[in-house]
Amino acid sequence: MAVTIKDVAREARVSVASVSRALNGSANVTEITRRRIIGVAERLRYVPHSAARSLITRRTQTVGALLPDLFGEFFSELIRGIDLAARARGLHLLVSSSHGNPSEAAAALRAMQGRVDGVLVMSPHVDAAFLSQHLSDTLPAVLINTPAQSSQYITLNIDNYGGALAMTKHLIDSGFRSIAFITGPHGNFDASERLRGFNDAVAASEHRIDATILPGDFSEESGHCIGQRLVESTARPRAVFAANDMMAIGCLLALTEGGVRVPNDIALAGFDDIPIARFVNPPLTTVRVRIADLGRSALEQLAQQFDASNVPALNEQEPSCDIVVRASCGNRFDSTVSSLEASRPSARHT
Amino acid sequence: MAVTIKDVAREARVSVASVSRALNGSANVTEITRRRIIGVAERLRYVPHSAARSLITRRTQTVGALLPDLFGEFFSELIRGIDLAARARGLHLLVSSSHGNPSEAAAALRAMQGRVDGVLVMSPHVDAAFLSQHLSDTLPAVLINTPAQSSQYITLNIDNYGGALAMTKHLIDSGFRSIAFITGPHGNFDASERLRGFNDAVAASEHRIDATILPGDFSEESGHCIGQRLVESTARPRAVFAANDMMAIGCLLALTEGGVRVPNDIALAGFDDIPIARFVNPPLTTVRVRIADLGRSALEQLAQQFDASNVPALNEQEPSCDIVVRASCGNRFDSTVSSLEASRPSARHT
DNA sequence: ATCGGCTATGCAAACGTTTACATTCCGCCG
DNA sequence: CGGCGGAATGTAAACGTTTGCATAGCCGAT
Repeated sequence: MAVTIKDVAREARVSVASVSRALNGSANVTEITRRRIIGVAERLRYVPHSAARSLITRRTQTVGALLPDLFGEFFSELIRGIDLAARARGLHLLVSSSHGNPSEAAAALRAMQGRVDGVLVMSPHVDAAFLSQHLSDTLPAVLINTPAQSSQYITLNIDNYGGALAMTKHLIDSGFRSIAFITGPHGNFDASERLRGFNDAVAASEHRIDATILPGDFSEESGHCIGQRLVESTARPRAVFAANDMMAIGCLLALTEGGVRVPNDIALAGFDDIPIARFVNPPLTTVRVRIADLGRSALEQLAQQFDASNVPALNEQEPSCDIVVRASCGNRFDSTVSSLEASRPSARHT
Repeated sequence: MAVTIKDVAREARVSVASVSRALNGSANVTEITRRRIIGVAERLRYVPHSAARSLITRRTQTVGALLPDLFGEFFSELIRGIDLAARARGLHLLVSSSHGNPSEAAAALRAMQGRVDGVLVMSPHVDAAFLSQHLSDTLPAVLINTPAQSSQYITLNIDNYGGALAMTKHLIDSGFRSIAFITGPHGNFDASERLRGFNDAVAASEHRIDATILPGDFSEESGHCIGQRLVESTARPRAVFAANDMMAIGCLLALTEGGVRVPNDIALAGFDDIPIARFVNPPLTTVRVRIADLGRSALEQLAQQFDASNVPALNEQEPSCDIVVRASCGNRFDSTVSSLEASRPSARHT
C-alpha cells in the first residue's frame, strides 16, 4: 500500500510526471523509458491510489445502483446484467439495496453522491419530486421501472402494459372466457400497468369476457390465499392471470392442495418468468422479462451519458416482454408465442 | 458538486478546519458555531468529497465483495445479508461477480485494491497461492466457502460436512437402507465436503447401507439426467440425496415425468434450501444454509478487523446448517429436525 | 491586577495523483 | 555554425479534505 508514484519515479530515475504519462499510455514518452517505468511499476506492485486520482480527475470509474428490497431472483439477475456491462467498460459497481422506507433510500442516494459517476435507480415508488430533491442534477442517472416521468433522466421501463395485454389476449384466444386477474400492491407502478394491460385486452376483445379483479400484493402468500378462496368458490373462473409469478405459484399450490387441477380445471399464468416458474408442477405460463438485459441496457445508457456528456435524444425506452407458454395453461410444450419488437420508444399513449 | 468545504467556511465566516471539526462531530467547537456551520452546510447542500477525504484518512468506508458467477438465489441472499450489515455500519458495498476464469477474478481483485478497506472473497476454487499473489497482505479479508486454509485471513465456511452428515443420518434413521448420493462438480470445495459427510455417515451407521455415488455437477440438467437413469433402472435406491437443491429438483422432475413417485417410490433430499425448494411438488427436504446470515456475519468479521486492526483470535468459523424435512422424503409437514450450534470453531478433525 | 491554563479557532502541511507549463536536449535547416 | 523547433522530460500547482500545531481569547485563582 505504501508504494506510491514517487517510489516508482525514484526507482526508475524519472519524474513522477513521466511515470503518470507512461502508465496512462499518454503521449510523449519514449518507448524505452516507458518500458523501464512499467517494469519498475510491476516489480514494485504499484497500484495507483484511486482516491488521489479521482480527486483530480473528478471521475470515480464507479456507478451506483440503488435498489429496493426486492424479490431475490429478479434482483440477482438484474445485478448480474449490470455487473457484466460494467466490467466490460471497466467500471466498478456500488450497490445499495433493501431500503424499507423512502428516507432510507434518500440517505443511500445522498451517500452515493460523489462516490459515483452516475447512478442507476430502481424503485417502483420513486417519483419525480423525490428525485429532484435527493439527486444532484449534475449526476447522470438512469431510472429503471419507475413511475417518475422525468424529462431530465433516461427512464427504462419494461413493457408491463404490453406484456399483460399480450398474455390476456393469448388467454382469450385460447378460448377462456372467464378470467380472473390477481393484482399487485396498490400504488406500485409495475402492478398498475399490468392491470391496465389486462383491462384493455378484455375491453378490446370481440368476445364477451367475464373478468374478475382479485387484489393481491405480489407476495406468494397473497396468491396462496386467493387460491384457497378459488378452491371453495362455486363459480370459478376458467383462467387466472396473476400480476407476478410468485402469486401465481402461491395460487397454484393452493389449487393443487385443494384438488383443483391446473390446467384442466383452471388455467394459470404469471408475469416475470423467474427461474422458479419452469420448475413448478405444472410449469408456469408467464410473461418473460429479460432482466439481465434490462440491467445491461440500463448501465450502457448511463455509461454513454458520461462518456460523451451528451443529453440523450431518446429518454424513455421500453424493453419488450415475451409470452412463454408452458403447461399451466394447457399447452403441452414450452414455446414462445409472441415476441414484440426488441426495444422501441413508448408510443402507446398517442 | 462545486460546493466545497471552503464555500461553507466562507459562508459561515470560519476556517475550513472548524467546518471539518463541526461536521465530523469532533471536539472543541462551540455549540453555537457548530450549529451555524451545520446550517450553512445544509443550506448549501454540501457533501464532502469522499475521494479527498479518503486520500488523507486512508479509509474508503467501502468493502468489496468478490463473487463467482453463481446460482441466482444464493447470490442474492448473500448480497442482501452483506448489504444489510454494511449499511448498519455505514459502509458502502462494491460488488464484482461473474468471473469465469481465475485471471478475471485476479484482475477484479487487483482493481479493487485501494478502493476498499477490506474485501470479502467467495470462491470455491480459490486457493492460498492465488490469494497471496493477488491480495495485498495489508488488506483485511474474509474468505467465504473457500478451500484455502490460510492462517492469515479469517475464513467462514458453512458446515457442509456437518449438514450432509446430519441429513444422511436422518435418511438412515427414517429407515432407508439403499441411498444414492449425487455429487457436485469435481474439485469444488463445497461439493467434496458434502460427499465426505455422506460417506462418513454411511460408514458410521450401525446398519448395513447400500450406498451409491452418482456424479453430478450442481446443475439442474445433471440432476435431470440422473433422474432419467433412475427411472429406467431396475435396482433403484430407496432414497436419493443430491449435493445441492438444483440437482435434486432436476432429478425430481425426471422422476415425476417417468412416473416414479416421490416420496413413495424414492425419497429425495437436497442441500441449500433455496427458495424454490419449498415450491416444488412435493416440497423438498433439504439442508438449510442461512445464506443471508453468512453474508452478514462475514461482513461483521471484516468490519471488526479494521475497526480495531486486531488480528482475530479465531480465524476459522463454520456457521451451522439445519435439516428441513418436507414432503419429498416422506414426512407430511415441514419441520426442523436438527439444529447444530449456532457458530463454533471447527473441531471435527480432532 | 496579573498570570496560568484551558478552550475555541485559525494556519498550513500533507495525502497521491494529473497536467499545464517550463525546461532541456537533440537534430536539422538556414 | 548558430539558432530554432519539436519531442522528451521535469517542476509545481491543484484537487478537497483532515489534523498537528500555533495562537488568541477567556476565566479563575493567587
